[in-house]
Amino acid sequence: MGQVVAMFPIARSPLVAIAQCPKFAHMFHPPVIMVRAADASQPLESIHLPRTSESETLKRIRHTFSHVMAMAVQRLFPKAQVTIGPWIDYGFYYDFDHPEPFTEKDLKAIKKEMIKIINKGLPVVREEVSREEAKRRIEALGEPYKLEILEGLIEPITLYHLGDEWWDLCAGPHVMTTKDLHPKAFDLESVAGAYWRGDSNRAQLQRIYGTAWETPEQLAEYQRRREEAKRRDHRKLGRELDLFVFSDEVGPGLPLWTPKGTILRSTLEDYLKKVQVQRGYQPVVTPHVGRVELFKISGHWQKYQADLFPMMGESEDDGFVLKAMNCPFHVQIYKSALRSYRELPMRLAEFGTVYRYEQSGELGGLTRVRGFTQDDAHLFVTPEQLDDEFLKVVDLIQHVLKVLKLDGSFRARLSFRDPESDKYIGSDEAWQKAENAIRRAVETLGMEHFEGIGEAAFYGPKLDFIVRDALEREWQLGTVQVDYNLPERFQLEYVAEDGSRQRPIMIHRAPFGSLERLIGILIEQYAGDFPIWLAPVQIRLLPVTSEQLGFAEQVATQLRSQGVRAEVDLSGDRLGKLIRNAEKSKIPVMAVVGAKEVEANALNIRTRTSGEMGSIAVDEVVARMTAAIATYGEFKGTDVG
RNA sequence: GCCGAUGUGGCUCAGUGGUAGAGCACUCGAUUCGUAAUCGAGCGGUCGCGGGUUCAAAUCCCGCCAUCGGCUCCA
Repeated sequence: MGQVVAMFPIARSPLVAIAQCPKFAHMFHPPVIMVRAADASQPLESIHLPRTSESETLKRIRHTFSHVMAMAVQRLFPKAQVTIGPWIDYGFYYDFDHPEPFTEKDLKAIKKEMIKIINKGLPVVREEVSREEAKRRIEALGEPYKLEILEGLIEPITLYHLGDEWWDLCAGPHVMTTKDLHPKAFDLESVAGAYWRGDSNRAQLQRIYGTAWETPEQLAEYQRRREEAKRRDHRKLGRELDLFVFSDEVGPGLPLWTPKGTILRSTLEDYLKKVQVQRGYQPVVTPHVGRVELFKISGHWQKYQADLFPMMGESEDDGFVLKAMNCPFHVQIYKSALRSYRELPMRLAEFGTVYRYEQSGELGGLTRVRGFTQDDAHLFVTPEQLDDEFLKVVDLIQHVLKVLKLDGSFRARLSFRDPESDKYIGSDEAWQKAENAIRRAVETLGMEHFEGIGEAAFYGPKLDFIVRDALEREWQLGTVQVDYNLPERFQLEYVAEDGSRQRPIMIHRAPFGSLERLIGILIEQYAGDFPIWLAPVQIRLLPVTSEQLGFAEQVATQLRSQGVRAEVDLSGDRLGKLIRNAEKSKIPVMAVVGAKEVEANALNIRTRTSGEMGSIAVDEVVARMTAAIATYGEFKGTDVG
């Protein structure tokens, strides 16, 4: 970053002289850092689509596009007030205050107007002004939002002009002229509501999203990948592969798990339960409902009452609520006896289903639901054990992510409290200790991470594991939280070696986070092609004619007896159709059974990953299937005849 | 919760004021077939729900519900 690379023209223009116009040279912003334009001749698959942060050129291009869009909007809609318009990962947006909603048609007109502006080749000129001068000019325009922006700016205050017609308060940088923007390498994507300053108490503006690239080829590839991403959307695949459904009759955000989806769920659960037993966790089970009082002590009631399903009962004193978290229940198990330091660390684990009345606008597929299952555990530890236990939890999460092949696609976030906010409980000292513990762990592991200020839970800081879905939206999966506050609130104790009563520290942790969300993400990561150990149907037997049905049933029974999820296609269709259906259902292993196979007590194997593998003895297939399942691997083997 | 768009058989979609359509799926029949769709017939929808306008509403208007794209929120 920051280094000036080979001077190749951006976009179409041949060589653009940096200071084209000596007269205004001093007003031009720093030279555009030019990079090699993408080679149109290279195959689409290899076209790299950089995020804005990767490319100085794209920063300028996308940012200037947002200005050009704002100018176009104000030309077409004089009532529109402009606010802010930054670049984003793959494009830009601009927020407008406008009395009428922008429509699809408006977007087309705006795009046309933008092309006009680009083709005019307006110079982009930077001007430094005093605060007073900026204020004077904004007032002349009558743009109250700009005035508010100005108040927050630090010197020097700079304006960017597009020709002599339009300007915006902006720190830049930009390209030098609108000719540096390619009129066929951008598109306007959508219009959406967005609150001014991100504050839901303030005006709601209209945000227009656009995408912009150096070349039309990149734009085409970007759009192609968006389409591809839609094909792997878990909501679409969930229906196609018959994994889960939603029902208006049951209610929004309440998934119903079909038999195939339930296999996914329970396989994941069984896997994690096994790993947790190996690591000294003790399974517990707690009810779905509990007294309001419990949540008052924890602080959740005061904090999240509006997000709980309504209370059952006459008053808060004898009322019950559906649980929205498991911690207060696990705490009660801890409290059910006087604990000795010898019992610690105590690791109580439960696949606990919780219910949260999420805002209606938040619901979507499996990533945000109102009823979901946490792979929750609470660890009660002494201060001396804290660091070690935290590291062990992180190791567990990393192990799990690796088996699920999600390692390499997550980002680790240190989620700390916002010192400006008063939504947290507990002493500064407790918070400091907890934050330090998390920092120590991340340092010890040398884990790459970023910090999220204001992302902490109200009772403690977190280390979160964040992944992207097919459409590049980020979701929190796993989490580890250090908590000094709930032990205090619930008056937890243990008897120390010296006989004194001490307070344990709690670690809240969930490697999957929510089973529902994890499965949604996995569907998209795998595009529905689950590894064999997770696949709802692991092998389907395809009889060439009805003559082979009996043999196929017999082999399926043998496979099932060894724990393999096998089924026989009974449809009576021709082989081509059977293959097609199995492929569409993304069944990892297909076994063609014809007269030759019955004769040889063999199966003709075809896998989704390797295609036809030839005829393999039945016993051998059973062995390879069970091996693939046991090792979380694939169906392996050399082709046999 | 807010802004906007969308809602037609199980699925994907056509139909914009005048008697609800197609493909796939499903059922039945014929075909016994070797690596991504055999042929034919049949079944299936109070057009999201509730009001209104009209001689007449899937189609126009209003309200609600749900979904989608964002914003806000996310223990």
